[in-house]
Amino acid sequence: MKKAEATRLTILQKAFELIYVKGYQTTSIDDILATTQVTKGAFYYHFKNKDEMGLAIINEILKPTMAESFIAPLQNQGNPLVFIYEMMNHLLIDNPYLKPEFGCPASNLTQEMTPWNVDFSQALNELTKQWEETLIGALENGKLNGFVRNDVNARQVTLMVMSGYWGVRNLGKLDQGKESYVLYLKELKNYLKSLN
Amino acid sequence: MKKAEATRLTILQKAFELIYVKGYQTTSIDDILATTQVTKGAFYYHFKNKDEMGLAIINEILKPTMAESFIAPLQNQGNPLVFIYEMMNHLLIDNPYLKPEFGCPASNLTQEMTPWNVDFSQALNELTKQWEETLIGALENGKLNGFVRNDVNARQVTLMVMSGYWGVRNLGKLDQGKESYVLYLKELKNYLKSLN
DNA sequence: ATCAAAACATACTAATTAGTATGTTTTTGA
DNA sequence: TCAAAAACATACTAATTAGTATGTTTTGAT
Repeated sequence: MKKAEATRLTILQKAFELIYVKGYQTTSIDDILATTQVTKGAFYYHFKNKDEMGLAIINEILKPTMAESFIAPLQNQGNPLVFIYEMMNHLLIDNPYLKPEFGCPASNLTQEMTPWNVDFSQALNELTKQWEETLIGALENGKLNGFVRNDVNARQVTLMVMSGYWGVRNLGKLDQGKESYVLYLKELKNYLKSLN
Repeated sequence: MKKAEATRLTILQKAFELIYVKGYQTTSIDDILATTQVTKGAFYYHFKNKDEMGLAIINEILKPTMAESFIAPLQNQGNPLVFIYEMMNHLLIDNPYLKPEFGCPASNLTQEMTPWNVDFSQALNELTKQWEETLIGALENGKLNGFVRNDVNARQVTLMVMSGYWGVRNLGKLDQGKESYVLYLKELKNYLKSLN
């Protein structure tokens, strides 16, 4: 990789971590410069302004990461109800990068930036729609293969699952550890069981 | 009411609205002064600093409002599954003060202030615990009265319901209207039906 | 090797922010 | 009524912020 590209990527990655922990508005450019050891001149060479960097984070960091975590596990054949549960369990319990006290990066950004920042709103909307359609597809597939009852509304179930995830990620910020996650997952299992 | 008390209350109410719409950090004290027509001297006579005002908003505006919206409807006897659905329907569809594009005040504040602001975290935790315990109580009552299956775990269901609400309030910020709310409510009804 | 463009570095600016200092006016209790 | 306290008003400060102006250094193609 070219050196300049490496600089740009460092900025995106470190800024993403800072924003995940502190929030977008409260992460200053000086914060980012301090942790990356990049100078202001370099920063503004790579990005027109802070928002352009923020959008690059969504499109070049968040989107691929989510595609890997949320989309890939559902492309397999097999019982989508099982895959959905395992995906959630992995995200909430196993994933070492997502800490309960900091919530979910995409959910945090959505809460902070919508509806005022139109560009962020649109980018985040694409992100969630991508996840939504994948879940719906997996559930429809599950209906065809007999894993899911035929009267189940895939879009409704998807919204229930996604809402539950974002919600428990936010509720979980209030307690010390993963208690809320554990309780949520147990009930998610019951709910998913009721769909076949 | 004393004039001074009225000034204080005006600040709390208008600031609450501004914070709901714009967020806590991005609502400046000058914003609040401009919309309330209160001067800086008056503001700092009533509040030591911005955070003290924020905490007063939680304890004196949010808490009573939530007690009215979330707690009261569940104190009745009768089928808690029905009451929960109607509460959600009322909050998401009927309530004229809560706009999809601005989400849920308590959820927004939780996302923005935790874990860094300890005082806010604690106040918001009390708020949600209050709601949680009320929901659990209503469900346990429903079990005793035969409205809810006995093998249902009230705390788990409560977490599912609360997570779903906060989650869909955040997801809903991304679309124009209440489509997500409608879909969520339909599936919530199915889910609640599976509990009796 | 050279030179132009790319990449980076440093010092500055203008706006915004929470909070303070120091007043004046209004209310209240004896 | 009248003084003291409560309530409010205004001007200021110091820090932080995103962004700019103006450089120097590095890179890569010829």
